Amino acid sequence: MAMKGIRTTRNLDPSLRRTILDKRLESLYKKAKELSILCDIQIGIIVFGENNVFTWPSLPKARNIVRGYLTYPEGRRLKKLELHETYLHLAVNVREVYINKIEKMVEEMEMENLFNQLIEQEKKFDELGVTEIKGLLEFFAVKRTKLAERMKQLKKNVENEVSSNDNNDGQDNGGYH
Amino acid sequence: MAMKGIRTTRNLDPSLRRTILDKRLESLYKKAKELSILCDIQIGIIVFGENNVFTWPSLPKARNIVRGYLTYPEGRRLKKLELHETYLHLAVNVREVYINKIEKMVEEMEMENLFNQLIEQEKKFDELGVTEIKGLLEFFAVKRTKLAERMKQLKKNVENEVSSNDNNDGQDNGGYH
DNA sequence: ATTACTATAATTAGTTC
DNA sequence: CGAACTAATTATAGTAA
Repeated sequence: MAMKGIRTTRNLDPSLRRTILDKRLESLYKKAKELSILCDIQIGIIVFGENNVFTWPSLPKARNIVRGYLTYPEGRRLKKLELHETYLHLAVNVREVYINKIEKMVEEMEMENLFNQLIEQEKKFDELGVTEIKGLLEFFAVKRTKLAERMKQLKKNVENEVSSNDNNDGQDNGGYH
Repeated sequence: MAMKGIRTTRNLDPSLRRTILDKRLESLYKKAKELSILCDIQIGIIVFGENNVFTWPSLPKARNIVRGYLTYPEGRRLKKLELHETYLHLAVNVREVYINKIEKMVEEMEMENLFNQLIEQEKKFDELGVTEIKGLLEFFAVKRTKLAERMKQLKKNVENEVSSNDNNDGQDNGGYH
């Protein structure tokens, strides 16, 4: 294809750039919607721009998409036992940071509520303000670093649980659904 | 506007539908890429179709997008104290579901690792298989229901912490950064 | 700043090879 | 199958109101 007719960034003043962006974005949404109807698929488009645009035209259908995928439980037990053992063998004292964790948890809860609104109540992304968008992005990004702390937290509790029932290793229970 | 020339689902056999989808999707990606260069923005496109396509052409730049937003720490403390108090006043016994929580946590950890790869190592979404895509979608969706449980979990620990220092309510410490 | 128009350019469904 | 072609449709930058 080789992008023959692409008009790269020229002498675009912000006003003209904004005009072009609006017109082309409208066309892009139109094409996406058209294609989603024609081929019976779901298409979402996200735009991060100078004005913090964040658009997902087909979001109202996102709930159904996600829930549809949730009906397929396959392929989620790859490294379960391995990680399980790693978890149980950790021995790090994290008691002194409980309060700090709660502070962060509460922050996260705000974004969780927002995400919940988006999924459950079909709130439009277009209705979100810049602050909410930033928070939501962080909500997703911060997941990368939070789980390790939480596993340390849970680990200590499990060790207590195990020590009070030390004839039970607590690993091969059938409680997994 | 009114979608004048839209070609809605006609007598499309799956083969033709697939052909049309490929051609149009290629055009859609091309337009999105062109526009992202022209207007200096980031555009992501997600397609959920019969073959579980999941494409985000501009993902390699997603890392920079997310991190850029993370430099703006404003507007994340809206309901903090309110939720904090709610948290501290919960009194639910969740000791008996620790092991079950760990099972779920480990599952989540797999998706966390995958998400980590995507963000940190710029793994292409195009390289993901269907199983990984499903898992990743669940990873996002499942956040809606997991935090409540975790807060109960943490709450109990905090209560222990507070009861050992009952002249300190543990709420207005300055440990928040 | 938006709207309408338009000449030019790009997309695309159908078709052929 | 896929790849090249093409007539008809659609997108779009510029322009003007």
